[in-house]
Amino acid sequence: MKKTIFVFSALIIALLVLFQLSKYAYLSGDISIEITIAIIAIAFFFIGIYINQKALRKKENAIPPIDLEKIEQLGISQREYEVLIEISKGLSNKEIADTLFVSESTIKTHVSNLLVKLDAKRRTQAIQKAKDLQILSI
Amino acid sequence: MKKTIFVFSALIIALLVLFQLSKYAYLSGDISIEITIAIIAIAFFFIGIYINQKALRKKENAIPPIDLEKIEQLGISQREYEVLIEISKGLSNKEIADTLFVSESTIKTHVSNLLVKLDAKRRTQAIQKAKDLQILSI
DNA sequence: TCAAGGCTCATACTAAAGTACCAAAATCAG
DNA sequence: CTGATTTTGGTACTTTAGTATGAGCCTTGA
Repeated sequence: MKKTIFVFSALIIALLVLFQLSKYAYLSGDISIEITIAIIAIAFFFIGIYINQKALRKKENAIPPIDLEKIEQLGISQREYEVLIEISKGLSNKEIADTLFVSESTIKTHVSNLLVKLDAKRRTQAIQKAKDLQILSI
Repeated sequence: MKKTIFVFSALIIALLVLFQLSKYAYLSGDISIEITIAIIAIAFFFIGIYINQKALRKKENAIPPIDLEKIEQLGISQREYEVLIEISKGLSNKEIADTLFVSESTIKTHVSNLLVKLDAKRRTQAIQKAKDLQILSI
């Protein structure tokens, strides 16, 4: 919101400056009014593009909105979520156990709980559901 | 490319129209030059935003570029690719067999071949690799 | 302090997944 | 037509995955 105010202030100032410049240029007879107007038009055309570009860039950066609330709603714990991430990377239970420094039994327990909470029959289905629920970055 | 030419033609015409209008308005003394310039500036500001908006909309629509060439390069056959898609949906071999109307043995063969071609040890890893290779819509 | 939930681990199974090898149709390009 | 793939399917095994159950340890809120 602050930036919006700033941008509009800058625009107004630019406009005022242009007024003075154009008036001076026109009155002094250096350039014709057509050229003055053309320059202003082109300038503001590109200013519009620039502003829009910046605004859209923010939206694009907001691509991965992981739904933390949904994770809570499903009752998925911190550790279970870590396991879920490793599953989505394509790791086996043994490999996950090694990366998280626990036994394979532990991972099996977590996976089993995850499948119940995500209402999935297999880990592949869990991946799909998790992505649909936006608790995994696509 | 055609649209680009059209858009620029329209812009030039708009500019010319504005010239005449502004000249007339100014010379007839109806409105001051400041207001004329301000209107032009604002108009072109929004034109810039509009043009940019349209250009970016096209890019966004180009999100899912499945790399058909890569599928060929990897030697993945039509049927194998169908199986890959079903795998990514989270289906079991038996379920895939049912949806494709073949036996589970056939699916196992396809999966085994896929794992070799995708250089994966598990189906979950195959999903990941396939998405990285852009042969599956994220 | 005490119950509750989360994390850990184990055992014992059952069920899928995956490998290896083989082989018969079907399809397709030369 | 013929050789090369592709698709299909089977058998026999090994390896992961997943379930069920029980239990000890830790942290935390009431």
